[in-house]
Amino acid sequence: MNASGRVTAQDVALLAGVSQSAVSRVFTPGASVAPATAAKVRAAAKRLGYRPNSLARAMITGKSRIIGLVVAYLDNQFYPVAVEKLSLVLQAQGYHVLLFMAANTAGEMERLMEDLLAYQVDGIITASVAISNDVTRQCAQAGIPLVMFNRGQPGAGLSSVTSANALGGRKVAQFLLAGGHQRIAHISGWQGASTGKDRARGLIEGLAEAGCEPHAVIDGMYDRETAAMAARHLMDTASPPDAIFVGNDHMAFAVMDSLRAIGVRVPQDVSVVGYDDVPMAAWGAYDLTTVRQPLMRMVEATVETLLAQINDPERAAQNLEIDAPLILRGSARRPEGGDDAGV
Amino acid sequence: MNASGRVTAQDVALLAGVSQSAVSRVFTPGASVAPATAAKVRAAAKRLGYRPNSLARAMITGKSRIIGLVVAYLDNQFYPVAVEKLSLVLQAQGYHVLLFMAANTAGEMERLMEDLLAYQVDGIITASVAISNDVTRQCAQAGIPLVMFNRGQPGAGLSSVTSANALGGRKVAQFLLAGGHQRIAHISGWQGASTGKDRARGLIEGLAEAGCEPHAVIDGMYDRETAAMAARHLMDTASPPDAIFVGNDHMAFAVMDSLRAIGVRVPQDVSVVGYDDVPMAAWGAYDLTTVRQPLMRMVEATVETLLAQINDPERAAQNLEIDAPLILRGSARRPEGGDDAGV
DNA sequence: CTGAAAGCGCTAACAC
DNA sequence: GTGTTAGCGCTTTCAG
Repeated sequence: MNASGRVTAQDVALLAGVSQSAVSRVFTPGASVAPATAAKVRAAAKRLGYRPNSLARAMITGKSRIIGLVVAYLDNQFYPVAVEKLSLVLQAQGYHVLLFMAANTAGEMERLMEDLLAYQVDGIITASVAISNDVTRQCAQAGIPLVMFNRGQPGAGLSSVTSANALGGRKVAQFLLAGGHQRIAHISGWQGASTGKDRARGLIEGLAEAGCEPHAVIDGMYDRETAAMAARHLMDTASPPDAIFVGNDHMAFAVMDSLRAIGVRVPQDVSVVGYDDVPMAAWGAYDLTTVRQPLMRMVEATVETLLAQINDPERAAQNLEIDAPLILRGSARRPEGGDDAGV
Repeated sequence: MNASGRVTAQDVALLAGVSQSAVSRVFTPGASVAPATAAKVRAAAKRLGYRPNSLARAMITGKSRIIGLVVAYLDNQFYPVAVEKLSLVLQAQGYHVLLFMAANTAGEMERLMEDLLAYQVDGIITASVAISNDVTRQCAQAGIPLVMFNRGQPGAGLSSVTSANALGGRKVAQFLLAGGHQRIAHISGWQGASTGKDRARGLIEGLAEAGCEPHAVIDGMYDRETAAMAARHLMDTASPPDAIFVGNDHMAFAVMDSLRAIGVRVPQDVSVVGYDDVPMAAWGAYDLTTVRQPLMRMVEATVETLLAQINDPERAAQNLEIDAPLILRGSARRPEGGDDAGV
């Protein structure tokens, strides 16, 4: 045992009466050791409380088994749950998660890349974070695979996993139209993000197919306060909307709160539809009709894509879109005689 | 540059025409280098895109600057926000967070300790996780400081940071009594956790001081469904409570949902008080009167305690309790003519 | 102030 | 199978 109280393979080797490499082999999955040797070593290791030093191993192998997970904000419930699932799936695969909280700006991301690279992460997952071209270049140069979760970046040459956002928006359009809504407004997700843009585009295209146009489109910036203000603003006109599609659940809750605060009934006066289907959407207070992002499938696809790229650096980037069903609840009037199940 | 495309200090040294140790010194905060040398080295480093390898540095120094953060579940909003703040504060101090999601069981924690130790973390923060004696022994043996966030463990000899839970419960008792409530029930936090026990004890003691007893106490297990069932159960008797103190906000939301679902009005028929003051408590749909855990102060205290222990291994464990004010909102009837502000 | 040399704890050839 | 040997990329004495 060295000065710091840490037990080394050497200590175990001494006690077990074998070489230090023998000890290493016992703790290296695919190595060949005589059962008897392994037993001796394990016994000695147990007695000493030995544990291989992952950092030392990482230096040699060039694989740290650490994944950098970069997240912007955790107040939208979708992300904590995503972080939880991503961690769990990664842990199950023997990886570990180095967590980075980032402001959603290119400069901040830049700064984080320094640390990410310094810790020799095997791969990076970004959740709802903007990636500058500089960053992608740095990653490519360092040969570190990166997958964007819930954010696309057309033309960046980076892998991404999202739900089928445009299609989701289209489903909402069709559903609201079928429900007899005439004035469908959209408080959109941030138009600087692919998710916000795609959902808005889907809605608009869906309406257009029926010869309609959105009653109004306001950028809610994925921010509660902005969305609430937008809702008040929409209702404060001569012809208020009879339905509002909100760019994500997080904002939809704020919209419902602010509608109720001014005496507007949901869904009798205005139907509200969200996007994400976070757990809270099912709670009694909101009972929100929303487009479900299939979290586990997205998480699994993200991890799969990342690990595939780690194991085969030549692998091309891929952009996956996962189908997102509409979940019918009580916040939006449904088509008469319509199906009760999700679309 | 070695085969893997990684740039080493050696490469920089060559290009700068200095020794490798000179390069090291340039990137080691407290080392003495001639300005001219430093300039040459930095230029070369920049040109090559060099970044010191934290893992190699960690091996030498015995300090990884990694903190293991162990969290149980992220569905109670209190924890994601805590994780966010903890990460931010730790990042600001030059530390990095290795995130572990754990089932809240001793066995699981055991398994995680393996990984924690293997990665040579400098310290550990657990958020609402039960720690077995085995684990504390392992930590002590490995000399790794550990601070429990939002969980106490009397007699474990471990540091912890919590809010003043018992006092919080007492405040609720006094507030509800002052509001004229006669039958005060408690759907408690999990009685296997210090937080749940202390808040319940505080309430009961607070009532006792006024010569009262709780109308009923049911363990809500920090679980939405359990809490909702408890609420329905409480109301389904000849003399239902006129106030319910719920062990945390997460359960309180479920309680309010289930009360409303059976036509019970909050606060006209029953007052509801929570604990935590998660962001959602302020949202219109719940407008929950609750005891605020001062998150930032708890986070800062946690990080401070941990870093103090890292820097001075001899330092004794400390158990901090941070005062938690009662925040008055609309879910509970207030004392007549009472103060509008928090207590 | 700077370079040479000795490792941190481990894995990966390489002989035996 | 197993021990020996050579490093992974870096920090840190130790001379100069």
